[in-house]
Amino acid sequence: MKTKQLLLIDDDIEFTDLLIQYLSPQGYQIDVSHTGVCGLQKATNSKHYDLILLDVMLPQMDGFEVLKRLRLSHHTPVLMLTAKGDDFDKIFGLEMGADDYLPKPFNHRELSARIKAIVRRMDMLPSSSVHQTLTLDDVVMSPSNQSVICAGKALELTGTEFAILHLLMLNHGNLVSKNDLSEKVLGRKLLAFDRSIDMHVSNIRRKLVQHSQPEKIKTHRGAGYIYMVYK
Amino acid sequence: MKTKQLLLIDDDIEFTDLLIQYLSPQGYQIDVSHTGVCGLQKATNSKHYDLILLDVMLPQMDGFEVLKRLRLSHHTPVLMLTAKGDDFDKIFGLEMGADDYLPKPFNHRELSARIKAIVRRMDMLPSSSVHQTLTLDDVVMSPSNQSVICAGKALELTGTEFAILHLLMLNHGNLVSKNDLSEKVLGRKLLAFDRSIDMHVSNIRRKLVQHSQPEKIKTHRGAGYIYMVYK
DNA sequence: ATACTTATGTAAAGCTTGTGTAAATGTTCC
DNA sequence: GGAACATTTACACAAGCTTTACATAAGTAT
Repeated sequence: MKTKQLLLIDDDIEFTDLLIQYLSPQGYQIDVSHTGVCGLQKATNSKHYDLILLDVMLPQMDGFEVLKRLRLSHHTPVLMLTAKGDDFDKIFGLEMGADDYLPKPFNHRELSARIKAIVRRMDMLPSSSVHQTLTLDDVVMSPSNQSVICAGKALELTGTEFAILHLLMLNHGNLVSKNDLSEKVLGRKLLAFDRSIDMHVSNIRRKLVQHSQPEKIKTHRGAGYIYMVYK
Repeated sequence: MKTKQLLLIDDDIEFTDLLIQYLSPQGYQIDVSHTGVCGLQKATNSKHYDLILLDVMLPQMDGFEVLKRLRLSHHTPVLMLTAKGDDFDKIFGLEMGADDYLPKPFNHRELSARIKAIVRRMDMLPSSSVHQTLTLDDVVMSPSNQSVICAGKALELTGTEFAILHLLMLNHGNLVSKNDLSEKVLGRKLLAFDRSIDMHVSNIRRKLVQHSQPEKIKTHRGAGYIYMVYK
């Protein structure tokens, strides 16, 4: 398993140093920010993080605000750490989109176990590899630069086509319902007589078939589509 | 979003009743088991659960053992609940594959928030890919990709055929009435002279028998069908 | 047993509905 | 305004669900 990338956002330097010392030997690569603004920027603008450890009590922009803004664009798992251990804060943090909430002071081994639990769960999801290039048979997909190469030839896909193919490829071998595609790619429920997804799939197929046989996207009537792998 | 299916495993009936009363209005459908053995069986052999709430202190088979055995075949998220709140237990539970661990007594709203956090995370992937497979003798059924493998060969089933076989296999060894099949699969009462179910069963049998003997779907004249298991 | 009745098995025909795709229409962003 | 893309419309087609029809098996009555 690849080294996991963590982002630690906490203004207490003594604490962050301690945590780095404790977690690094366990195989985590850890970046640190000491302010909310800086942490939010790292979380949204730089590389991909597997998990963010977020303190609530931060100067200027507090942890809740960081979480709120992060969730506008990112689904990165967040584990909140804070000295304020009252129930209201816990509930508030979780409701706002945190994955877990651990009050300080905590047992280091419990933190480690909770990090592992979240990372383990994320690894089970196909979307855990959302940012990595994905190769299936003769199709190579690179989310980082929105490019797809099929049998050596680059495909010209639109943004939506790319997103649909991406979701299908992430779930290769598994059925993806048209409703899931609509909700996750187009951001809306699938309405009756809505043919958008069909059209996009049709266009993707046309572009794929130009370079490679056989048909990779299989239809399951009344259910959805499956990206097939033959290896 | 569809109603979430929870499985609550706890021997304290007063507690489970309370929890059901609290969670049901929030849109959860909750099944209960009062023993570890029974809970494990429900979790592995019957329908799909979105989350399992698991007590540690159970007679005969304790929560850790249930979790261990569950994880041999299933990835269903597990939130452990227990009166034993010491760190060692928490860490042990999380290390064994639990997704979260909440010591009793807890604030109901915190439980609710933690359930939501786990469910929210699971919803980020297409709903289909978490479904469990169902294996009986030499037939493997995977709802996630709508495929059935019989004696190593993939079967081409239509959506309705798949739904009927699924219902029969879920209730293997038990009679399923034609009316139940009609209502649950076709969504309508069985009318006089309606032969649809018979036709679908006939088609399923034809496809199954090509690869494996003996007949797996047995008819009970005037009553319904039973999926037979010989092991 | 024998005849009668009723439920089931299944082939084939009929019918409904989802899907593929071209083309027209909207929408968004320079 | 125009380029690029998304969505809707329209229609042909095919998958697959249902009905029909008849043969057969199971149960019931005599």
